[in-house]
Amino acid sequence: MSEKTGYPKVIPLEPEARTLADRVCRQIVTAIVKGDIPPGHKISEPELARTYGVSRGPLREAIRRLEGWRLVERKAHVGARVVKLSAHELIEIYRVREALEGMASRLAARNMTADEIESLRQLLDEHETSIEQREGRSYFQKEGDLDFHYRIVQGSKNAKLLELLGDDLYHLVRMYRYQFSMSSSRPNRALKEHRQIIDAIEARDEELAEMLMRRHISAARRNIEDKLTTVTKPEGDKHG
Amino acid sequence: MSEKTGYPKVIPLEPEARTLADRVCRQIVTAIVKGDIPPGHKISEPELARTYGVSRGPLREAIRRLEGWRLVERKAHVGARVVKLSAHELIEIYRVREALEGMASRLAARNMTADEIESLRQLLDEHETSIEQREGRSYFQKEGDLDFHYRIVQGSKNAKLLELLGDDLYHLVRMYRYQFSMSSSRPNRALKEHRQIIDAIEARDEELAEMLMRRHISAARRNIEDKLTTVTKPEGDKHG
DNA sequence: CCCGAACATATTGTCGACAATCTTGACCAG
DNA sequence: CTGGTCAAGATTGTCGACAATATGTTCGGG
Repeated sequence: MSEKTGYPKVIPLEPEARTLADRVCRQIVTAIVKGDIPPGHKISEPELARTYGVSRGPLREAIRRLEGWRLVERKAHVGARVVKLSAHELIEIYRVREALEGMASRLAARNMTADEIESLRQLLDEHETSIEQREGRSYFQKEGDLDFHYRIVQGSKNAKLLELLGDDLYHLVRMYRYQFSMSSSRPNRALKEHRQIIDAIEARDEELAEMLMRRHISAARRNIEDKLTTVTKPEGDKHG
Repeated sequence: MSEKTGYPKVIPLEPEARTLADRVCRQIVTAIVKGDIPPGHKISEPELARTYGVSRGPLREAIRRLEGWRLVERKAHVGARVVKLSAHELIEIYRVREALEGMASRLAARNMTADEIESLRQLLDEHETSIEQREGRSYFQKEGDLDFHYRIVQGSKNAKLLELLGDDLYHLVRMYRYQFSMSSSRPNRALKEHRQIIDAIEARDEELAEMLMRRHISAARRNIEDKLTTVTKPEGDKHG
């Protein structure tokens, strides 16, 4: 047995940086999520290859991976375009999140360790401080919320849930938040709901944990529905 | 020479057959699901390329897509291996199915059309005939059950649900059923539960539709848990 | 003036070859 | 005899070039 136990936890934060395709893939993901490559934009393979200084081979592999993550849509002999989230698709994503994270919360109530619960409580305390100071507002609104949800999914100890949410859904949610500059309209209320959820998890109340998480995400979905329906013109066509 | 005006619109049943990578991808999927390529088997790029008569380029694209569907696992500079479903992972998949298809059933109760419901009832009648005659047993056990579930998901009118279940989960479920030759131990009971679900959907009872679907999948999961725990190790290693 | 078809261009799909990396086996030291 | 080190082989990652296809334009006919 190769006992390297003397080393500290050498698990890299970025688990994949071994090959060019992995690196350029992550760069493109960041560019898409942050909006540097706008939705619906045509992705030109030679242009991207020249931009990132790689050949078309690794770049095609990266694009293929992004296609698997539903960040780009590709048609044969036509090319790839960055996905353009419609209001309808965003609502669909939140329905899926309601189902998946509800189950994650239920499983977290069963499998989350006391240490993880304590750590998550500390994270919520930091969020509260950020909200009070109004300094880390963007952090909480853009990333902190997903940090909480991600930890819940980790606490479920279900690798499949983590895969589906982390790879297929959270990228899209982050992209949406960056581009629309939209977040939970009332961070205080979201924080309160987060505390209720972690309370239910600590009490090992599976039913309550799932119900609270579903209500939490359902409320966010309804909030988005209201904002988008007022934006998009529910009745009559306006001039031009 | 490009005179095809006389031809009718030939829309292939399989929406993707335009490129070599798509075709070889589907071939490999079938080979993996049916067990021609056993789980854990090393996938050699030159060998597969020679087998299917294509170059390594399209084959790598196909493998990358299979990786996105979680059918193969690849490590840099090491190669790709067919996923080997452990009992634990299979249970995880059924937890995810419980959450996702529960939501699908709820949405189907809201969005499924009367025609779709009627068509699904006919499908269940065919299943009943198959069970009675014991002729199409393998069909029902291997594919018919997923046909029902797939139609429910279609009836939800939620494209994201269809993507996640169709691309990421059903392939694995089918692979598991082929390899273990395992299916619902009691088709009659499964059919009865299917009828209860479609009844709830027709009655537009969202709560009941979700609950019945979750119980249906949860029962299947428990059935698998029993079989696998007896197969693997009754006492097992339970070091905390 | 409008419509259809052919053509030119650009992009994607595909192929073969080269380089970097991992595995495996042998060889030598202790 | 066992363990580690090094080299050979094979496999994967990467690159450039060629071919097939879709798009946009232009020309000719009605």
